[in-house]
Amino acid sequence: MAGNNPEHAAATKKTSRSKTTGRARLSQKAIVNVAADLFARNGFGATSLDDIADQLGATKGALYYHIKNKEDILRHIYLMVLTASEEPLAEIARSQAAADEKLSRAIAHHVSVAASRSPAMMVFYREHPHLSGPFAREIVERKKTYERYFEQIIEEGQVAGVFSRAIDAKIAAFGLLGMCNWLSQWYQSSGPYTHQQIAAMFAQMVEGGLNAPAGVEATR
Amino acid sequence: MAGNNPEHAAATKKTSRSKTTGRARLSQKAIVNVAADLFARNGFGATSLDDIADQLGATKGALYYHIKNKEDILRHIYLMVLTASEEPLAEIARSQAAADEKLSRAIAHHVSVAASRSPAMMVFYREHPHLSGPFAREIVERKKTYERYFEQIIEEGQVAGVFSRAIDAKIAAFGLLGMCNWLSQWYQSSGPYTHQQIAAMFAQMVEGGLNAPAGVEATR
DNA sequence: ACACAATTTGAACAACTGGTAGAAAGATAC
DNA sequence: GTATCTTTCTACCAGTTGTTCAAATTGTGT
Repeated sequence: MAGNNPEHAAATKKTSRSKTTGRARLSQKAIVNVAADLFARNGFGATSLDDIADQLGATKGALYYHIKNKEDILRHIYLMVLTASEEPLAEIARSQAAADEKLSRAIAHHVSVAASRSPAMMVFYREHPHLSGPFAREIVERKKTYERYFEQIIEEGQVAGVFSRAIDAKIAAFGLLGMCNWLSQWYQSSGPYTHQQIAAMFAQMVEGGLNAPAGVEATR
Repeated sequence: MAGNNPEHAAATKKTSRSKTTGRARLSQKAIVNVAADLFARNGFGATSLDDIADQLGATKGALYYHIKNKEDILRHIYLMVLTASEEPLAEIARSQAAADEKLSRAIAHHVSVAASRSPAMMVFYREHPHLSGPFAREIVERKKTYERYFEQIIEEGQVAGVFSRAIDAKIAAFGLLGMCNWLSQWYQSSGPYTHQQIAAMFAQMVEGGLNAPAGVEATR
């Protein structure tokens, strides 16, 4: 950022190197984790390599021994999210459980990833325009595949008569995914509910709905 | 961005001024709209004033006749979203309808804003770290107030016995809002459903749930 | 002690950033 | 045509950006 603006405060920058002692202990993983945090907080474009290096108590130049360039860091964040997400969901989809059971498990899985990898998740759904080349296309494809699993589980339930046909499966899947992905905007592990509890509520909400069971009246 | 990177392509920059003829016809509104688009696509930090000016077929200097500075543009985007959102929702909450009816209407309203102001909406939920000073705090407060309306409608329904008490109202509200806000990530007005239809599906999904009505079996 | 590889530094770089000043152009009314 | 006001352009500033690289430092095995 720049110029001679007196009230710059804005994006929490310039926190002065906080790592306490001596030399930095750099590693690709450490860089990617710190970067995910900063990218989530300030955005990819507004985060400089100096910011990342500072946060690690190192210098900009040192980063280049571990990573190819800035975009390379982003790529690693995307891979991190995908490797944590893909296989478990594929296995749930492959399993023999009933559709509603599958959906509950898929929600629990997705919520758990969103909760535990919250900054990386935020970056994942935000910064794809900063990926280029074939990798960008690959990510789009894998994301679509991932989302299609949810759609398929719902369709499966509709065919089996477990789920109503009144709602388009694709729209339902997008709605559900939005519900879960939004977690990274507000979830804090210090909050009143664990991510398992939240997942259970989401599942109940999407499957059973908010409406009170028929025939039951208010108690006052 | 910078250096001497041969494969820069990334974030769709450098589109060379596209506006065809003669002088630009600038206005605050035009600037804000174009900026919302670019901020949504590439992020606030990665969008330069030159980018905005180019897209308008004007030069950076001209922008400063209409706006105070870059952050000022962001502020206008936030105000745009809030003025379109707040009052209609407040009126729905104030109305005498039953809670489930209120909720449906609130969803329809929110979805409609998310669909029609999609880029601004994306910016709204993404770039708050780039707001500074008292305005930043004001926005946080107004956003919270807005979200609390949803929570209150759900609580109201729980008290009236229309909604089940099994799900925490705050979690339900966050889930619902995530569902709607996520629209800006995938909705295209050219798609198979209007935003009204999507809102109706979302309402049915959240209130009635996906589960098929009891006693009804699959038709095959 | 020595050699050799793995890391980190710190400076240099060219391009780009947000922001400013003043000249120039366009429009409008007389 | 002149005078006035609005709008846009050009040129520039000082600071920041991502990236490279030779030199210095550290770590490890012998």
